[in-house]
Amino acid sequence: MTSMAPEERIGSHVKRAEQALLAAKNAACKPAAVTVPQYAALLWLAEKPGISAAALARLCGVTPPTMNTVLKNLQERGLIERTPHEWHRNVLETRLTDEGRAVMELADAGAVRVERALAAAFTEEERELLIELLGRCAEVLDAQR
Amino acid sequence: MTSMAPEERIGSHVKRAEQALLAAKNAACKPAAVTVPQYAALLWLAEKPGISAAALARLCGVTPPTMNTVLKNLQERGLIERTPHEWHRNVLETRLTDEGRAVMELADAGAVRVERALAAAFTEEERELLIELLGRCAEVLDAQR
DNA sequence: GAATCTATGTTAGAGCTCTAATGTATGGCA
DNA sequence: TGCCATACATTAGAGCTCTAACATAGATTC
Repeated sequence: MTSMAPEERIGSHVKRAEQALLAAKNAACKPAAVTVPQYAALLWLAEKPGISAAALARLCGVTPPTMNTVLKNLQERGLIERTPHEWHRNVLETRLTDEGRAVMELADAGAVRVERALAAAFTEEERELLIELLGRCAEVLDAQR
Repeated sequence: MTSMAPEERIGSHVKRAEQALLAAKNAACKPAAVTVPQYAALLWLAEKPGISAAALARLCGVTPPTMNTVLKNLQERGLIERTPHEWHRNVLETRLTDEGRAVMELADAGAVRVERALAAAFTEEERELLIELLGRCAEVLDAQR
């Protein structure tokens, strides 16, 4: 027998947790009318104003075309603005608008609420252990490729 | 300060592990020329022949329209066949074709290889602990909604 | 100076994902 | 019989995601 039962697959449990996380964050972002990827981009933009789309993509863990899609939607809603870089003409500097910052803060409140509820389910020791084990997952899986 | 550092957010680490998992499984499924969601559907279909699309969606943790999309692509490639149910005319019974089974087995070999490599990174005790902690994540997050 | 490397940005195309809405079929119940 | 609840299937529309390919600009190197 080459196969493996789903419950034995660590991957199933990782996926399940991630799905629940995405659903919870999505609900938390709903009052701000942004998606989770949009919220993630806005959050990083608040911290690093003027960042390039490619660098933002790296921070968010997506590819540049993906970030391009997300930014296009944010720009259409007027939550960000993109202006050519002073020296590197090929680079577009991306910044939050005032409305973008307000929306980000609203979404962040919901997201932090979810994270706090999640953290409350563990002791400090468990929390650190979980993070360590998840880090090892990512490490091993990245090496697999 | 209402915000929270990314490294402190358990969610970031869950997401990162899931991303690495998806990338590794995607690479593992590449020889069989199927996507990870397609592989998941094929795997369940092998275990439950004749299952309805809605039930399959529940097993795979996606919505019926999503499963519809996946099945449509699988059907176009001739990996599955869908026939009307004998009694319940509204239900379509879905089954693997011979080619579908072969493709599933090829993809499964790669997927199991990834899972074994992942499992090898942990002691038996760590593995059980990780699964327990991830289960608690899903539980808490589902309750959040 | 010209070729090359590196980084950014963009487009095209395929596929997955969701919510919302609609249609259809089956079974139970008044 | 007719109404209703449940379940399945599908369509529409929006959005995210990837790979592949191409274009551009700046930096390095010969």
